[in-house]
Amino acid sequence: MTETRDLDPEEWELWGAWTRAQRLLAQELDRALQRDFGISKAEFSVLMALWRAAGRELRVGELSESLGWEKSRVSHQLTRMERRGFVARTESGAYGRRTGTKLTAEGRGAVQSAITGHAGNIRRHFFDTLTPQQADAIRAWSEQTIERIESHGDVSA
Amino acid sequence: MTETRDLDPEEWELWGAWTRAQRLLAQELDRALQRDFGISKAEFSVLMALWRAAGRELRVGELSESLGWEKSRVSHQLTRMERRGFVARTESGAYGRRTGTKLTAEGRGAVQSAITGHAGNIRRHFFDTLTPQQADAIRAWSEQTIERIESHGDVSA
DNA sequence: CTCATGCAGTTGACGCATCAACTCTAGGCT
DNA sequence: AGCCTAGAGTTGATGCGTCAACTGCATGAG
Repeated sequence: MTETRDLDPEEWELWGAWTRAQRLLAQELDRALQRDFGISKAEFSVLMALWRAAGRELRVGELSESLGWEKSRVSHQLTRMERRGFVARTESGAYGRRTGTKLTAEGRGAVQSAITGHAGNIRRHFFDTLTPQQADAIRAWSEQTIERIESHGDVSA
Repeated sequence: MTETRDLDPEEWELWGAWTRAQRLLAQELDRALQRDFGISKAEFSVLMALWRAAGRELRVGELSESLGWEKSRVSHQLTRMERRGFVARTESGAYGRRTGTKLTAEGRGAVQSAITGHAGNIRRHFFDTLTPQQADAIRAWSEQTIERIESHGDVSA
């Protein structure tokens, strides 16, 4: 069943262009975030997730779910961000050793100042460059792909 | 000039879906390469570049150019691959201390066995899931994006 | 009670990726 | 000659990301 035929040069080229474009865009956004606000894309994602939780503490599992990241990745990321002073882990010994995570004042400040700028960058570098047809195609492709891979017994969620 | 307006929830959602889909796909391909052939995507890229050079030794700068990677990244990658026995660095003291890099027999074997399988995975996970319109949109977007970012005084090349 | 099983989270090792600082060589200038 | 600069390549530090192995607690079976 596995189609083992090689790709045409033209297909290799499209594949190469696609992955290169993605990388360039991600890099661009990442660098801007770093330059303008001193935080990384990964940090921004976590800050946003906690920000959206509106003060409520989130557990590693919830963050993992909402970000679509592995728990281990979340844990490592929180460790780094705790070192930087962006988040605090509260060890509520109440009903077990469950740990909640919440933003510190510094974390709140960082996300507040970054969010508008980052959104603007995404708009300029992504949304503003898309024709409606391209946007539709990308939306469709993204949904297909997520559906296909995630439900195919491959990933946690 | 910077458009500082935030994104609509709908836009955030598209953005999130798109980045998530990319990550899932890349992960899927990476894992398959690792599982089936014991090499990583980065290793595959370097092996392919050297393979295409058809036996000729490449210098770090040439690899850097052809892969679109930073020289430092290439250097680190070659160090790891040298450790694994996939490439050999020849220190031609002839006209300076320029170092060429070439595939070892093991490296040749690895790329030969991986290439068809990897191409098949890309076909199944990417090309086979695209409608012609989607393929066109993705091609156009990729080219636009590469052009826009690379020529905008942002990246080496 | 005691052990197995399972779930939440952490940790260590390692590869990937970037940045800044460094070395080595060559070539040009005075 | 002596020096300066530029380019090629390397190195170390650090963050990101995955995997496998681990800890601690809870629950259910014997």
